[in-house]
Amino acid sequence: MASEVRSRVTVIDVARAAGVSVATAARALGGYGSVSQASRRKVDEAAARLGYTPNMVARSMITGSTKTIGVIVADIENQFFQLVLRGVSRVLSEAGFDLVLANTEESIEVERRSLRVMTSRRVDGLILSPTEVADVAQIRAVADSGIPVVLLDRRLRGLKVDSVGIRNRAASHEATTYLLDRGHRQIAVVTGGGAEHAEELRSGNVGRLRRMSATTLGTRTAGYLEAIEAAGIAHVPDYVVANGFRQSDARTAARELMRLPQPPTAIMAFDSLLNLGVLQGLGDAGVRCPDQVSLIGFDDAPWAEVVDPPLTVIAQPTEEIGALAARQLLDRLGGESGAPMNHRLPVRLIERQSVARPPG
Amino acid sequence: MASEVRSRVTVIDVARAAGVSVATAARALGGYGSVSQASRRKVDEAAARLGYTPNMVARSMITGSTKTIGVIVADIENQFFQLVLRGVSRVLSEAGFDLVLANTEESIEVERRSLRVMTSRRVDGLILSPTEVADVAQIRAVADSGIPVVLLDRRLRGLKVDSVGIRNRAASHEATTYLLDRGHRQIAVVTGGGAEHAEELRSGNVGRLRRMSATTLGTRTAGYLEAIEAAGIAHVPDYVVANGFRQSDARTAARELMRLPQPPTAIMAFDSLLNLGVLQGLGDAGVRCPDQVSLIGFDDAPWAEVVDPPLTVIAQPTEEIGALAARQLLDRLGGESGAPMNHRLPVRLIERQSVARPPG
DNA sequence: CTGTTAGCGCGTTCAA
DNA sequence: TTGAACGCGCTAACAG
Repeated sequence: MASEVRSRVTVIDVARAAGVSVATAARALGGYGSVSQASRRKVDEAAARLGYTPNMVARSMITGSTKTIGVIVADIENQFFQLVLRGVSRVLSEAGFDLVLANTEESIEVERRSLRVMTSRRVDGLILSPTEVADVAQIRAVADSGIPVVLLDRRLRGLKVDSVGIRNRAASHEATTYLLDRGHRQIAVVTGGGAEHAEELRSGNVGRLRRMSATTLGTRTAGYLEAIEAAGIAHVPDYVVANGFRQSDARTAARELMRLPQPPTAIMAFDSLLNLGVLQGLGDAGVRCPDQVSLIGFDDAPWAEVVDPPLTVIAQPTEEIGALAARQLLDRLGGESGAPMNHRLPVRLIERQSVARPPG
Repeated sequence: MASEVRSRVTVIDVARAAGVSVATAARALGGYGSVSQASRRKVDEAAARLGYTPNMVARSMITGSTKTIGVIVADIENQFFQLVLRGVSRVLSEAGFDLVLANTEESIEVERRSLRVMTSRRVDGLILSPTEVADVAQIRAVADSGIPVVLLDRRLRGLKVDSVGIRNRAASHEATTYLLDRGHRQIAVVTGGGAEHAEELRSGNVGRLRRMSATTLGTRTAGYLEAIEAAGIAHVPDYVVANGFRQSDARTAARELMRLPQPPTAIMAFDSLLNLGVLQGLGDAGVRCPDQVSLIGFDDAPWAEVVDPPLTVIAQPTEEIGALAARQLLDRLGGESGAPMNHRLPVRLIERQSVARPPG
């Protein structure tokens, strides 16, 4: 039978029990100012006896710092964000910060709400992977209010804040070139974007793509386009799929690609869940990978080596992205005040067995 | 050039600008008490004009509630916890609570620290997946101090708090029986436990296993033992591996199992990363699954269907576990005061192709 | 419906 | 080195 101690013990209680003033007790407990050995001992003893726990809420109230960082991710279920989160969590906790987590599930409404929540919670800083249609003005308002913001994975046009990610255009260019070098001429991409981006993505207009607010999708698709055009291949709108970011969406996408009059001989997918979906879709369609169709995907995963066939991927240094974002944020909190940094970390193309020369 | 608005606007400012008292402004802004239409409009207008954001810290200070729930997981990188987190996050955010996350990486020290942090942050409730060697007294102290605690996945002997998970012993019993039914007599388990549990786990002493503080490992191993003993099979200590929970540990484990004078014909692994590791280890050892060795694992994963061979697994309703834990916590916060609930959710054995009859 | 006032728990003056 | 007193921004209690 637990006797619920609803009224918690305060510095005042400890002070009284130790026979010193509140100020002295607070100094001993909070580890600031100067306290004599004797007082410190009395206070510590009393605190232990009464079961005192400092009240961060009250402390934040007066110091103005909550020692928390807000982290807003687009989708916890995405491998990429899980690893990012791990990196973030590791460096923040080492620095004595805690982490308030929000998951937007790619909804702009939830993102707006989360941003408000983080502000009212007075987080000291914010790490954010904005949805594709982020409310730039709102984010800018947060940053302008003095809360350092670091963008994850995606950059936002017109928003001058730090960001950490990869060189998306170069990465997809590299992947596409890899396929071209092996003789592929019909290359499709499964972008994961939603219907609202389909038209833009399929337009084949590089300039427009690079101006999309959704920089990850836009720039990756741009890199792909530039590569095939440099190889003298015409853009086929049907080869650019934007029907959703779930595994099942990619699965459907792959099946439909294979039903095209002129099906692709290679497919590129933009994240690890999509890779998986495409692989399944190919299976459904009864086509063998890589004999009939090659596949290259973004993001390495623990299972990428074990699937059939083992997947050739563009690996992002995911955990490091998170760690770097956190470090960048801590730097800003430490007073660093230069121009916004856009950290672009290197990717690595890992060759396994999902890419072969096209049949025939 | 952002003009950093370091001094934020307060209720007082809004009140002044709206020409009403602080109380009225606070009532309008906080949405409590009663305010006339006219005042409300004036206040809202002033708040918008000044860019007022409520200060949750101050609010918590006086209401005594932070509207946050602490979530302490053993390992973010584990599939299981990611999905749990998603479930938790979904129901909490619907209820207007936010989530302070801590990742212990299976370290008891970090767990202790996290617990202190959560208390001093005055979280309204706590969802915790304790490490294998949890400090029960400390957790009890938290619960006794009036913060509802819900245990995830694992139960702790002697700790009377709510918990949500599966019937671990029954689940591994079921999996083992499934293997026995197909004719296997040499069945190994890769538990994921560390060296500190190896002796206990390998002891073959069911009573002792069920008394382990690490109930997940202990009870799962107990279920396995009971099943093989019921089938008249003697316990082989070498068939119980506890060399770590990383993918590479499982990989090593599988390789070593296959080097045994009498290698197993079937292996059971206790989580999805271990499944993967075992599969790789079998590949390293040059043995084909399921022709030469069968594999059954805990936890379904998006990729389980796509690996070679597709994995037969015991699937936990992971996201639902998280959701239920959150709901249980909200119930307690709502005043529910019955005896501790031990929710055990049903598992599902998903047959795919990694189990076959033993060779010969 | 509105305003006044006290105080949540702690860090921070300032004087002793 | 110590103590008394103020105030962070807000809500609750009470009077009007």
